[in-house]
Amino acid sequence: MNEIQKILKTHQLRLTPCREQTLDFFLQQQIALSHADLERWLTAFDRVTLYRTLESFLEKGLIHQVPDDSGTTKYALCSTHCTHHAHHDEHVHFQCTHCGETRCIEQVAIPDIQLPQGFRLQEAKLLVKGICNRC
Amino acid sequence: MNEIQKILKTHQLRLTPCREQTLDFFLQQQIALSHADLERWLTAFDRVTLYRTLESFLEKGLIHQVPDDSGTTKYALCSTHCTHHAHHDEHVHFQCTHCGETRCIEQVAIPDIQLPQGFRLQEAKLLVKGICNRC
DNA sequence: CTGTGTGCAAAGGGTTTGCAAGTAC
DNA sequence: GTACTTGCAAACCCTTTGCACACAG
Repeated sequence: MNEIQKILKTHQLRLTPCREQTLDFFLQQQIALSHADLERWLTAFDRVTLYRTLESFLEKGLIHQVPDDSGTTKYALCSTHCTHHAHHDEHVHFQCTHCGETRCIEQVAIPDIQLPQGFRLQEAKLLVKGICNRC
Repeated sequence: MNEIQKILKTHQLRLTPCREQTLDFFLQQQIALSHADLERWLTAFDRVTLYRTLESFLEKGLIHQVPDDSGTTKYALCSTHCTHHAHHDEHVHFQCTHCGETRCIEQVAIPDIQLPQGFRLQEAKLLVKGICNRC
């Protein structure tokens, strides 16, 4: 059983060609991907199957949604030890205005936020736009 | 010329019933609104006209897009002195997980973010989810 | 064998576009 | 009068759903 298959198994996902290739693609790219991105590269599979693959990955805590104001939803791999019940994606997401790529910056945590009286914080998502280190 | 008409004029927008009522609605609500929200309340106007009204408001710096992971885009009034060229929406957006409303919290600025070497920050958007002061 | 995943077709939303008629200035 | 705005219809996405067949465990 290879690395990819191990990851799927760890997340209680059955091994299918679509899932293996999708996960492989995420591992190779290391950037946030939309359904359209997958569709462009994994042409062997049906559009609908890719939607359902993303859905099952999301549900099992393999990927998380990435904020992005392009309109379409993007997804990125969770750090190694995320599960459905304990997500740890409290990091910055950086969207390059030049190349358009969005990636997680795990090293940078979201700073503490002091909300006004009466507000209770549950979750914070931070999207930073700018020029990435490759552009 | 009333207050609403003055604001439209300031932003170089022609005075039309649709624009006046849309702006009025934003002023009354003081929360982020989606196209669907407008459509529900401003029934006198065509769906398409409302899209174009939002588009022109956005272009002229009267409203800004609000991050929101509900899928549909929401908009909120800019602070008084925003223009197309100088946007000042570097504040927190708070989405209540109970009532579902999203509002700008102008008092809370986005904290400084230290990005890794090679990244240049242009803009940051912060979405905070939790329970608002009314729920 | 059983439950899950897949492909296809179709339906369902939200958003955009083209064009003719109407309106602001 | 001229340029912009509106309404209507249709097109165009993206996403979800239903169902029969195929496959993983």
